[in-house]
Amino acid sequence: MTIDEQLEYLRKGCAEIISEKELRSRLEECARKRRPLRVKAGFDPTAPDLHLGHTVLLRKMKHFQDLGHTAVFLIGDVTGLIGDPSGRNTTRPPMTREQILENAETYKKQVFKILDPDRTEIRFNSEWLLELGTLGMIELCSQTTIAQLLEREDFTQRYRQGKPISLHEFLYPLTQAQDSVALKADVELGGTDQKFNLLLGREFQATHGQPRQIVATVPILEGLDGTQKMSKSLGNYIGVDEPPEVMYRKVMQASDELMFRYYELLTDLSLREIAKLKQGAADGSQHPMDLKHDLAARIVTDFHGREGASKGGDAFRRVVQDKQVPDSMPEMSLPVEMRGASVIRLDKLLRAAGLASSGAEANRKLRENSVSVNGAKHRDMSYEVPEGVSELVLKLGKRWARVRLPS
RNA sequence: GGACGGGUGGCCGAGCGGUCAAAGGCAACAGACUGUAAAUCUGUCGGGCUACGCCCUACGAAGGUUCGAAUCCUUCCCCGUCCA
Repeated sequence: MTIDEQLEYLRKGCAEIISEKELRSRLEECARKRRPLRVKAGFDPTAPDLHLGHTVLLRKMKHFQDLGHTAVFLIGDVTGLIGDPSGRNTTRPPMTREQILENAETYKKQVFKILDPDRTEIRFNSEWLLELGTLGMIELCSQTTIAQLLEREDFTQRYRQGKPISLHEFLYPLTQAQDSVALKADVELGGTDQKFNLLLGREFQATHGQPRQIVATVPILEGLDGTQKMSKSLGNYIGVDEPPEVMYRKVMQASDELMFRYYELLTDLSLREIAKLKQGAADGSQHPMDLKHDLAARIVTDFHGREGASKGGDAFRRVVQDKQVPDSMPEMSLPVEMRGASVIRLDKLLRAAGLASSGAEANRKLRENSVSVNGAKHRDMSYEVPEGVSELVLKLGKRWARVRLPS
């Protein structure tokens, strides 16, 4: 590939590259010296469950790997070792070495669904940050100013609104910048919300006499609600480890608008191809639902292969569109304390089956006429089991459970 | 160290002695509608109890005043602003 083609390839799906000119000359330089670029991205050790939001970044890293460069997957374990107090409502207990390594293993398993293991270096920032010591830490702090840190938008905002900012949050960009120095990163990738931290890395590298890393930001992926960023705690995520049926269904739940966003950030289709699809949906020549099926199939294929995609698609058509009973659902036996009675308390059973978080909730749902038993809506909390029935198939909203009755 | 303001349900935010399981909004869940969605409309939204009623736990924490406290008092913890 020519340098121009490489640039083109790397640019797709990036929000911003600082700067393209530097990236070009760095690519040229590396081609000359036959040295791969070191492309860094940092991850939090406390949340080892990756979702599609993370994969936007990972896909970009993969693109660098495709061109022969090295991905440096940095696990920010120092925060984990301290017991990060951010969030404030609950102080998280410090994680042990073992837990962190365990999380790292989980990461690997998930990350290598996208990244090429042979071109990936996994590192922990405790390697160098713990060695800094107090003097090193103070020295680190002397490299920037409060005014500069306050330039970061979320800090400014919080400061203006009188919301607390703990000191360690100020330290975080510093350590991240120091990571770039320690790793001699050529490129650092991050979400657009990371821009400030990434840029600080450039400055720190410069004061250490290193060439400044190129910063590439990727857009933050919106979650299934279409507005907030995808995150596990908001519940609007699609996890990379989720079973194909679930993944497929979740993609189908995205709004039409969001669908094109996902096309852009989660598939390898070119912008031109995506524009064509959009046009098709607008003029009616393409049904949006078909496009969404196609998207779901593409995404599921990335993580579960073609087989997973067709499995997910079949399940979706059967269960959601045709309202059939899914062929797999959580199963359980009738709880011991409920056996022997001729009448079953549905509210208690729904809770036991995990379809409702409490008896009160189950009861509400019953009254809302949201519960069906063996295909028929039922709104009374007591249920008389008909003759010859050996199992109860419960449905509450999208969720199902099968309860085997003692014979 | 001092002065002042504040801590309410997942979040925001009213309430400032009873009628408060706590207005309103957001989020969430469910139902209708649909293309699966989105939008819209409707219902629900602490927990327990065979229950349209009773009980328990909740308004930073612990005590107290009162027939009665999210609301008043005391102490403590936490956050913010300003002054040192």
